[in-house]
Amino acid sequence: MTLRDIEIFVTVCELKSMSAAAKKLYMSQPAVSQTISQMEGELQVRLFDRIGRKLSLTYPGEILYSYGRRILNLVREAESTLDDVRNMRMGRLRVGASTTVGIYLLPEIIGEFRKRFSVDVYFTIDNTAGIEKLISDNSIDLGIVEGPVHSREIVVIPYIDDELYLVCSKNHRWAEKKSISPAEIENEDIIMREKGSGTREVFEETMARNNVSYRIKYVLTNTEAIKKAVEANIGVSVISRLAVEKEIRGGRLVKVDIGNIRFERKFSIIYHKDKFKSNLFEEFIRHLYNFSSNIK
Amino acid sequence: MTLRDIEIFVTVCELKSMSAAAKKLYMSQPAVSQTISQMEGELQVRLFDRIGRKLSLTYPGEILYSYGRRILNLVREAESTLDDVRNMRMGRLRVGASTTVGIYLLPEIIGEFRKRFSVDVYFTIDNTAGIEKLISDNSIDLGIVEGPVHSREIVVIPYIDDELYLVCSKNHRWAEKKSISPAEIENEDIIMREKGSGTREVFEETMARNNVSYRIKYVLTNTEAIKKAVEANIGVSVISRLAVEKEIRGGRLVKVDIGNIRFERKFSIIYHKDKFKSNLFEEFIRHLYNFSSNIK
DNA sequence: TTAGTAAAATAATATGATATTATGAAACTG
DNA sequence: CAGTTTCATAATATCATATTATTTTACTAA
Repeated sequence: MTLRDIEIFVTVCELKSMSAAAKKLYMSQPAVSQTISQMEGELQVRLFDRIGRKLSLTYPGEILYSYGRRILNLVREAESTLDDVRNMRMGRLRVGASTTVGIYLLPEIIGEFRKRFSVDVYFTIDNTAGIEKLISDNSIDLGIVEGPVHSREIVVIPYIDDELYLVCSKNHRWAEKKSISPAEIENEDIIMREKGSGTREVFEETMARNNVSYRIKYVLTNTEAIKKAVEANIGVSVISRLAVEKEIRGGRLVKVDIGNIRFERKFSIIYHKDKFKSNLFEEFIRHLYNFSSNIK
Repeated sequence: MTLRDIEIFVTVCELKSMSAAAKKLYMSQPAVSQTISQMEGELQVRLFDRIGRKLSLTYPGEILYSYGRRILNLVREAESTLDDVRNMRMGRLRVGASTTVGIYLLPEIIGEFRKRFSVDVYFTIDNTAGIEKLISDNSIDLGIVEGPVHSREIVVIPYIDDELYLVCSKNHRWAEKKSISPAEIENEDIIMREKGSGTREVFEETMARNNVSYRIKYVLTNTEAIKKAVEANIGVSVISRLAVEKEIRGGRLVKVDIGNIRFERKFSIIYHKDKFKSNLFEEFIRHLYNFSSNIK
């Protein structure tokens, strides 16, 4: 019993005529006859009583008619749902990101995206290595990470140039000057993320490259907590611009230049090289670039 | 998209491998590959991500998998239900009968039949012409009637020989004698069914054939009511043995012979000549004959 | 790194189910 | 009773769906 068989049978049921069904299905009448009698042979039940030249459904015929309609409806529903997916009227996108992007950028990006497409977006925050692994086993479709990616099977494309800002409280003595020499930082209490975080890695690497010594006095694993501590003038910190732009504009934190030292890093978009790029996927990448051009 | 496509796709989903699916379905691996890529072409969506040499379902793939399983389950359910019908584990039989048979015989017959098969039996009571029409337009599968059938397309097979008994109350003066001469009936008050009823037809025809005159004093359309009236000695009546055997055995009514006049008729089983005789249908006819041999 | 193996894709071909046309039988219509 | 309609049957054609053979790619183990 094929779907075609069912379609033919249901049409015959509804028109109570094989010839009419053949006409409606744009096929010859014997093809319909053959299909029906073949079904009767396979199922070993009589589907129609041929009384006179009228067809009337037998009891098993009625049963099959009712199932047949349900089956065809399900098939049509499946096809139209897939069509919706294809046309991005529905869909699913699984995105992963490292901490800074995940907390300070992606929620807004996804919010905007969902205003345009009513799709489900799943969203994971992990460190770069974790996101990389999720990409490798296809647990997420796309990631935005800060660190270097090692797997040769992952495509990495540059996304946003990020910069870490040295920030202090508006009550700090640097708040007025807005610029210091690298030497001035040496005796300052620095509040910093834990070892292994992307932010700390960039900070330490840049300081080392510029031969500046420093003293980390407080370690906090949460950027928001660091910002509060800096605001309270417990120390100064180096934080991604994405995390502190609002506070700087609001005057609660002050950005301070350290000679011409800049803490720079790049965010990258990553995905698996063999990943099929659905319409929704491509649309999301376009959306990411549109969004980034607003914040640069 | 055919059922075969869906079956192959679902198998691949479950085994996460085309080769394994091919093996399970006893077919070659390229056939599976081809089916999947053809489905992807038709539906215009990617169903699997081929990452490395592992397959993982895309979002539309997951949607189709869930629909696919439902569709296959429904098809299997339909097939197994039809199989139940074929093996008479379920079914439907629509029976019609004229009044006497319908009221005094069929309920018990159907009751016995349903003890053997758990099938639905629909049951219509009408006069012979009505039952004949229901057979003609296939509204019922089988009928049991008393009168002659006219349509050439209806098969009539003899069923039971019925006899009408002249009965009186146990308090009637005939109750002792149990036999009268035809002449004695002429001045007796007779209670009888209405004109057009099979019982009355047989009664009048038999009386006329034997040149016996009679006087119908009361007309009741309900045989039960007639029996009560006879019991109350309001008059005597002529009633099918099927309707009065219990009362005669119980002594509440007395059967009286009228010389050697007998009121005889035949019940017939009728069905449409083009009717497909399902197992259940044949079984019911056998059941009818088994049953009748118990009451003869 | 390199054989060896395994999985999926591709190409060419074979098979068989599912159509078609042609025709016949039965039954309803005027 | 002729004409028409409907379904069934037979012979044939077509096309979808399989198969075998082969290539490509990726994983595994020496």
